[in-house]
Amino acid sequence: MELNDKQIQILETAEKLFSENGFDGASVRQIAKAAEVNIAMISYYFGSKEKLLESLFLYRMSDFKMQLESVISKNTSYIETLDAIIALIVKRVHRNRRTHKIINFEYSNSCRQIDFESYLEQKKENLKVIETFVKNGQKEGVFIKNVNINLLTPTILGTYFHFYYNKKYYKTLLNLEDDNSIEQYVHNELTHHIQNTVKALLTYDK
Amino acid sequence: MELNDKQIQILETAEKLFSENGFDGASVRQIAKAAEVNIAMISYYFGSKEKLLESLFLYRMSDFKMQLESVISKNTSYIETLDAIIALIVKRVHRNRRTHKIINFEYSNSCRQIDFESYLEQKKENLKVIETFVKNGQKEGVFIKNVNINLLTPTILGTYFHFYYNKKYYKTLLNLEDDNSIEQYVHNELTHHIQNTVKALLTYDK
DNA sequence: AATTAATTTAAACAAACGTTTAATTTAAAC
DNA sequence: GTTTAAATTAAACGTTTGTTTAAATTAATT
Repeated sequence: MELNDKQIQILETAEKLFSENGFDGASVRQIAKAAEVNIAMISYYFGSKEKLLESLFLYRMSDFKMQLESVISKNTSYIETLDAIIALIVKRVHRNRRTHKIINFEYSNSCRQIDFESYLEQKKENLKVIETFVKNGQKEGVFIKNVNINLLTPTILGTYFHFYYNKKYYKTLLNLEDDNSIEQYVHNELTHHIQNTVKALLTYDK
Repeated sequence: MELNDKQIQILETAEKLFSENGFDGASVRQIAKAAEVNIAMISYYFGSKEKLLESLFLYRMSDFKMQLESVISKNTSYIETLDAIIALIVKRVHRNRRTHKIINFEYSNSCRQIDFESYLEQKKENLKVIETFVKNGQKEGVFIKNVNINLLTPTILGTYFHFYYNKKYYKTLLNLEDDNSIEQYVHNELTHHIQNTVKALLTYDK
């Protein structure tokens, strides 16, 4: 699917408003006005409000596998590669946080008829890469064996999203005044914390 | 604020529908019908839809501090107490997961005028208890010093909520057919994983 | 039993919702 | 330059939204 400039403009405006106000909270009129297009253009290009959301998923959730494989192929030590994988995941999820928020919310319930295939596909690839990586590390004796690999992703992404969902709270707690210092904190302290967490979990022998 | 049976009935129905369909996705008519009361009763008892939500927060977010202090006062070893604290937090957050979902979503943005004080109060108490507990453990030499205490809660709650938000996905991944086996998994594997994670993080010397 | 207060109801309110229409403007192809 | 296709528009479609009203019913008080 090739998108022209106006379609992209609509998608990115919709992403912002869906994530801020929810799928039901953001109206088609509101999106059209913010994107500076006529209301009818949304039906014209995407068909419906729901299909607009699906187009957003496709727009945001592609090309993840390639990035991951590029990091793995660097062939440094297991610990260094682990750090790099987590830094990549946090960076990507932070960039796409708005779409992830919509998905987190809509996927966890929704009597709606929305196609989440592109998201689930990425989740499976994510898990597969981490699984084979950890199992190789376990064979080499770098990582311990007593760990639930399926729950590593919840720990990595969950930590990030709890921080993001409570940004206002952590802003005052950590004295992060402007948006720039939040960016800094995410890419330094928060990323390091998640790296430490996973490294600890994979090397700690209770 | 004392609530009668009908008010509680409305609150718990609203909790279910808000968490399933979002604050905007769940209509007052839908809530009234599901709670088997007349539409006007909601305005009559709570004033407005937004105030209904605030009443729900108060209804769900009380008496947390007491439970935590009770666990701490047991006075077992640091590791055992840590396990107990995390088991309590997971249990509580799992019981109130629907309200937490609404909060996660609405608090992270909302141009709306909603009062989150009862939630923030609990968050601060949560942090304070964990902070003094960990610092005591550090003084005793049980826990390492190189850890970001502010980010422990994101790791604990975030792991749980990422699992919850992707329940459908983990249901198929982990072969958890019925709701009962999910309950089991949360209180066993998931809780253990979070306990291991925090213990590892607090004792792992990189 | 009479009176006051609290509860419950159906109906109505204006406003906003997602989508469609049919007419008009712009761009592309010949 | 004419014709065909694509893009854009304002207006209207029928529903649904949260809230209010004023009347009717039930419960509590005197």
